[in-house]
Amino acid sequence: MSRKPCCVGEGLKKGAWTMEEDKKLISYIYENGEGGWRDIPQKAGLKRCGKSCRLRWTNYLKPDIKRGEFSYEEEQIIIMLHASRGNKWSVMARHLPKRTDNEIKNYWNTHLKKRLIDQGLDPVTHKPVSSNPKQGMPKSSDVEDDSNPSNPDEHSQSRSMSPKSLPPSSSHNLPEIISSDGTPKNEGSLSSKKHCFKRTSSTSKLLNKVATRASSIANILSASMEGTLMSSTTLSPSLNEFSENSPFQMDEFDLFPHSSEHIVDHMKEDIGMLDIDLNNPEYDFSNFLEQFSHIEGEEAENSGGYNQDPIPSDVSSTSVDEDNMMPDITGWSNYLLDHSDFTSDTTQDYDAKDFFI
DNA sequence: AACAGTCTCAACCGCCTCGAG
DNA sequence: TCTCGAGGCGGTTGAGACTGT
Repeated sequence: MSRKPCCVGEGLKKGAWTMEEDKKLISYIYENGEGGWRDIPQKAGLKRCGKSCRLRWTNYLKPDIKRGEFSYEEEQIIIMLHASRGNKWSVMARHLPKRTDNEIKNYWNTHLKKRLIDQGLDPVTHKPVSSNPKQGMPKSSDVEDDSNPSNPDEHSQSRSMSPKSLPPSSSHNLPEIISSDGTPKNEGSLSSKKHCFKRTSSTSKLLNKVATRASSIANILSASMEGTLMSSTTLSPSLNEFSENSPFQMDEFDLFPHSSEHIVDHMKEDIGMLDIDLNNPEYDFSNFLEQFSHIEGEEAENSGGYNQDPIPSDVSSTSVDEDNMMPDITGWSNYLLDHSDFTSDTTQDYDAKDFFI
């Protein structure tokens, strides 16, 4: 039995929405609220199907949607969540305040996915691609270019080259936050196409770096939650530089003022169940993620659904549940913070250029 | 200036889930 | 328990913008 498409109808308009249509939809929803999407087109005087109205509202018109460039932290959250959960865009959207699943999906497909591929990583498994020995193996010239320790700042603009000479994904390497001249590179900076970095051949190395940065994020979050976020808040060197030199606002991270401790404790319990040694700098973080995902999966099954997100199901894909936000990254980060040997060791040596080797 | 290739992302498509009756 | 429909979700498309030649 095939279902009749919901958007079959005479005279229904498709394609880009006009400003007039947007105004009609917005004014109708402001007066009558969301829901009953099938009836909205007729009541609002729109020649669109209800589904199209709902998507236009949830993905574009909704007032609390954050648009524009993804922040460095948002990128890392996406990468971490994708590594553990796969293409669960709606789940990611619940962890990223004011971002829609569609936007995250687009950003993954156009930027992050290509970046992983370019680094020789399978964007599905986040592991090195072994079938093609060329992938993940940087050209010797690339290594030479990027391994010059004498001037790490050159990792920004000095790597400028014509976009055509670069693989597409190289345009969004995570470390591209501060230009070599110190210019903040927030708006549009991360999509700059004029940079190139060494490629990693190890997922674990990548994830260890992500974990390191996650601990920095946790610092911000913790300080934000405690209302003590100040310039003195302990950050990794690169993140300090980032915050000082970019228009990035720390209060953006005051989005989690009520992070519930029990979630963090719960995550710590989960992590405690794992046989891991994060004090070991050589620890393969991908194992950690795999084990952690396994536990999550088991819990989801026990709670009645496979691969359920711990966040209540009544949370829409675009809404923000502050109490339950980011339990994963908070848990990981708090755990890593408790293992100062590991985090300090990696943060001290950290430089943006090393993030994606 | 014109053209071609590439990139971005809003929008669409179709299947899935879940709740109401 | 079954059916139906609304809404959710992930994959895909294509128009427009951008960039290089």
